[in-house]
Amino acid sequence: MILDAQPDMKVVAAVADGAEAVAEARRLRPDVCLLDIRMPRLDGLEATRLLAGPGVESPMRVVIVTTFDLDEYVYGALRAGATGFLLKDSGPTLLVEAVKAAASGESLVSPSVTVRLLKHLSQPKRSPAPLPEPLTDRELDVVRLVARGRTNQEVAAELFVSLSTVKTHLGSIFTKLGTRNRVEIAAWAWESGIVG
Amino acid sequence: MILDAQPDMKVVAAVADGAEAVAEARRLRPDVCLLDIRMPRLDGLEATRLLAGPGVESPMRVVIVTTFDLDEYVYGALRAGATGFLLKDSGPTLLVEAVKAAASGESLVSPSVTVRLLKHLSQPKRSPAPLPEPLTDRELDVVRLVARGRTNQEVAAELFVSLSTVKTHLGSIFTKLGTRNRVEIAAWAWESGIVG
DNA sequence: GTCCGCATCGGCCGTTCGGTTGATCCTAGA
DNA sequence: TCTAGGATCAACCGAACGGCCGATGCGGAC
Repeated sequence: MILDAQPDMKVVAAVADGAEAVAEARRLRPDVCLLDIRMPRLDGLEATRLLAGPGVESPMRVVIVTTFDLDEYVYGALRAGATGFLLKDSGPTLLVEAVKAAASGESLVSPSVTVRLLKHLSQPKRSPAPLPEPLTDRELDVVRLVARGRTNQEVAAELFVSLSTVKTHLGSIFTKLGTRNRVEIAAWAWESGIVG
Repeated sequence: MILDAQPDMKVVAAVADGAEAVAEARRLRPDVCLLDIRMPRLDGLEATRLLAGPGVESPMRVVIVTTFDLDEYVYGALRAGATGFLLKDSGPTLLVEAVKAAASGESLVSPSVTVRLLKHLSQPKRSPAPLPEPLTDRELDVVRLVARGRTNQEVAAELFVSLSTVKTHLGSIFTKLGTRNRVEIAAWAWESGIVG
């Protein structure tokens, strides 16, 4: 009703379960499909995969509309290829906006979900050790190369220094980071975003 | 004008630059602050950091409204503590919704920006090597532990197997992934999202 | 029943790594 | 001027790593 009331929208089908949704969507090829997560016969995530997932030749725009605000649903839906993710308490305005966005290939996600997504984006990097003393530039060079899997010999060659120098730098890195071996350095580098 | 027209909203201040924005926001403590990125005297990102950044005692809700759809702005704003991120072409509806969301501690991001954010979430992991033959479950166990910096001895202890077994698994991992040492395994694991 | 993949183990050997000590050079700052 | 810290290098040694060989047991597939 909400969507049909829009001047530039038309609901072309309404179905009872996921299998029907996939069949009708393939037949009618609407601009946007709205799917619930929990549906009889065929799961909403599975249906999304079939309509918009990786490997589909002409993927369609899928907006998930659900009452279940679970992280695994959110990430699952996005991995499955969903364009939008709306909670049913989002109100009619956002529903309309989400469909508009999906129709033009953009994504609208419920604000309450977005706030959690952003947490993962804005603080993706934790610093397990607050680093009592920071690494020098040269030590960071070594960290970056080590984290990419270079041996000490290769690090020395790429930095135009001797093997001894690399090992000396590594020694101070170990004490500063509190790491025991080069793989822990690599893990620290990936975690803190030095590399990646 | 758009916001003042809302029955439940009131614009309490409008300022000319970032420094004024911070001063007025601190004085009036509004429910939501709208900031542009490019402002005279004080950058929008810097202003956001001062109002909502990490370390601020009572952070305020900041929505960035800008015309510049640049990834570095988006990530910078979110890292700086922004609650929302809107492009000026988003239309009045989304502006109102973004303010509503921010007022209740949630986040609304422009659909055109969101679609790029989701790409990072849904395909954050690239697989540099398509893996001619996949790793077995046990080999993945070893990969995960190695990627966290465990030595072979520790891996053996945590998996309740002998050192020889760990080294055998590592051997097949090397050939399957084409890696030369354990740090390259770690790098592969972090890149492809096996760990992290 | 036979074969193959997987997981498990042992031993050997050369290489790399990590720790230690000590040294020189240079630059910025006290 | 002297000093502190960073970057550079050398030598040594034990431990860990990586490669290679072979072996056993177990499950499913043909």
